[in-house]
Amino acid sequence: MGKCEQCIIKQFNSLKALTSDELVRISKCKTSKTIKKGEILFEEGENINGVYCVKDGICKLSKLSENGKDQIVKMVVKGQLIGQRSLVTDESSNLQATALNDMEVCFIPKSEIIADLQKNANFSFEILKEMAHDLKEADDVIVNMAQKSVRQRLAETLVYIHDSFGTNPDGTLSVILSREDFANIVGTATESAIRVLSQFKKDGLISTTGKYIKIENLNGLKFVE
Amino acid sequence: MGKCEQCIIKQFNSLKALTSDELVRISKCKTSKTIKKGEILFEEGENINGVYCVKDGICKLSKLSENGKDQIVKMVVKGQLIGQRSLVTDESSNLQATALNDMEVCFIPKSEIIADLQKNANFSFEILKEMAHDLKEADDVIVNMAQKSVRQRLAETLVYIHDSFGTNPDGTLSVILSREDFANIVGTATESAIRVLSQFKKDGLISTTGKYIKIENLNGLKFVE
DNA sequence: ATTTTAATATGATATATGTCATGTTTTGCT
DNA sequence: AGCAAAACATGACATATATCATATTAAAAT
Repeated sequence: MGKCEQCIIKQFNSLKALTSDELVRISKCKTSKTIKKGEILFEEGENINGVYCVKDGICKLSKLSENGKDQIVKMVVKGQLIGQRSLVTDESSNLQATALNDMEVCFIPKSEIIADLQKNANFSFEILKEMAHDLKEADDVIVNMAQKSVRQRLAETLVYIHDSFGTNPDGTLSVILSREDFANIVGTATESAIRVLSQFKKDGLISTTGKYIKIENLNGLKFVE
Repeated sequence: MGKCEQCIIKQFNSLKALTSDELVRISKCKTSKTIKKGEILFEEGENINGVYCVKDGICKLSKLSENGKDQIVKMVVKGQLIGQRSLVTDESSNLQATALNDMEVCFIPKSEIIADLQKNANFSFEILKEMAHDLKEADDVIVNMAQKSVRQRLAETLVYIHDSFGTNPDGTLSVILSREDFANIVGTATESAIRVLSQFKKDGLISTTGKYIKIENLNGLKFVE
């Protein structure tokens, strides 16, 4: 099992603000976990009581709606933390985390890290910054959901995935999602997501090979009406 | 001008975690402001560089969409803080704040309070808690926007206003909104909001006298299909 | 008090999206 | 490799919501 103080992943999240001493201590109590594609890291309503540091892979954070659909609220990739909220409340999780591909994560129990939040102002400031950023992103999602068409939202989702999570050497999006996942990000019926993607294909905005999607006209997607 | 150390409003927000010394210092540099109904506290893109403590009144936080509509993302009432995000980033505001009725606010400059965020762990923990709460609420809004009908969202908005902001002695909702505001909360056309409210009236779920709305059947609204 | 302006209301119609049905392709399994 | 189960695709139709037009009422201005 790797040591936190030597782990480069922490450079991408708030844990970089911890001192070497703090890292050594955390390293001793952290647990590593492998989650296979499709498996659930934690469920809605579960008490997670700690943070997960994503060493590899991607997962979706979703919330079950009353109509039975599983709305995807956020996607988390390598380098990011999950569960910061659990550090400051005793409430159970409002979201479910599901692996979109094979993942490697480290779990740091709340009991071990909560003291650092009190002692290390740099650390809590970093967490604060991350939350502020998430909050701004959430505001943007709300506006998009409220004011844009399914077509526009889906186009933006493709652009977002392209810009945030990158592409494979052949230019296909590195994050592979089912049409149902796309529908659950955009907040539409699976059939509608399928139809819109087909239309994008006909319009030459994207091309597909199986589940692989390649953006052929990034600028076109950005200006979809 | 009142003194922060004696102000009871702070009990309702993170400022309660400041020490008396810190409050005395902040009291000296804070400025009080009166904002009339309809006036703008700050605009999208403005550098606010501080937090507003709402002593009285209510305001809406909104974001302009590309289609020209002004999506309301959150409402803030007496007791709450606005602009916590500005404490942790140098970015300009992503939202506009507009008074829904006459307001009294105190402005505390970032330069004065930023040091307390470093020194007083209780204070930064409180801010962290508030942000975590806002984040959870934002997640819920996203799911509602994505998965519920205009009718359901409008019903929930009425219940939310009732439960969170209360009623006047005669039972009418204490927050007065135009139909356009309702439309901009729910993310729909003004005409649609008007139609749905008219239908609620016909169904006996609400009654109206001018702009005053009274909820006649709270439980009915909660289970609108 | 009267005029002007803004807000509310409602009808008619267009359009986007949801739903249900059915067929095809891909994926996973033994 | 062959079969079963998902995932994807597409048509037909239903429905919610947007848009445009036009009254009506309430609020603001002179």
